[in-house]
Amino acid sequence: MTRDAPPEVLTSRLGYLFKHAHLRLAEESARALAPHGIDGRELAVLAVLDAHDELSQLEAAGKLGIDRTTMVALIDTLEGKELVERRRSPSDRRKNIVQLTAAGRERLRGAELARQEMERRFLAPLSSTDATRLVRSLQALVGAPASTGHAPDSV
Amino acid sequence: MTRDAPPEVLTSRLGYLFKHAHLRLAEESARALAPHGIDGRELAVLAVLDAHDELSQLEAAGKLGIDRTTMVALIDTLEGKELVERRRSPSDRRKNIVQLTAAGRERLRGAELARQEMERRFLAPLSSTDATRLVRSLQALVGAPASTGHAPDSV
DNA sequence: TATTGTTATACTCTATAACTATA
DNA sequence: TATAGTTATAGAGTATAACAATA
Repeated sequence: MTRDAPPEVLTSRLGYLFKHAHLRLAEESARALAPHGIDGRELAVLAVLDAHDELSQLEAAGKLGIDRTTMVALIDTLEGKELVERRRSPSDRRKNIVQLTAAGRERLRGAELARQEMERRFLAPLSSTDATRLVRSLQALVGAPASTGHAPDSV
Repeated sequence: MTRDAPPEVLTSRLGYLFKHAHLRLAEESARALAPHGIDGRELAVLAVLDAHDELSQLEAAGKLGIDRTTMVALIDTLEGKELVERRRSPSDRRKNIVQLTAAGRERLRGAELARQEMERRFLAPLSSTDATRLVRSLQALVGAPASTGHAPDSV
């Protein structure tokens, strides 16, 4: 795909800017996480599982905003890498409680450092105050909970 | 897909923020453009064709950053709506020059107003200075040409 | 009867390869 | 031999439907 410099008629559009910011970050993210053997979505799953104990597949999917059918394949992959374990909930045997293994916690730690370093590099073209303002503005636009408060999890 | 409030471990991630900002904007964009009978990408094509005269399909695709095979279907759709016309270039009969019809120019005008109004509403949670800073920061991150200058088109 | 996990299927979007006509 | 347009095909990603086990 031969790509010109984008014309101003595109770079003034919010849709173009969000899409390409996301694309560029996805590239950097893939590069940064490749040595750790996971992708960005798998890292998000590990982070959510680490932050909340005793989550079932469905509860974790709810927090991540992904479908339960998608979650099955994701957990299959992570279990294959021995980063998470499924076990039946004793109180409700329909549920699979998903937990990090020791290796999963260690992998999470290393990959999180790589992600933070990648984001720092990605935002390097901005002053640190502009970078902070960007993140705050994005959080306001996607309706994220206020960063000073605690996340109002509904589980 | 049952969606919880996103946990803080996600809303602090740049990847999550870009993706969901894009998703939310895409929803609003679809809603705003539906009455005009085109989607956001079709609008972008019309805008590029309007801004540059005598573009071939491949040249337009280059400016939009999309594949020439994707461009074929896009132009098919727009031609079916009688918003653009293909005509053979006299100087190189391999090329299709794509041009807006009178109806295409009119549709573009109305849809552009709808898009601008939609973006204004989308950014309403931010102060106007924060909104301006957000756009400037995104342009800096995406490597857009400086907004004060002219677009360095390579065609 | 409803819910959780699972599998199979369909659908969208995009990328790749190959064909044609022109150069 | 290379390029522009086109078509067909294949792949990733996601959504939908249906099924088994459990509540």
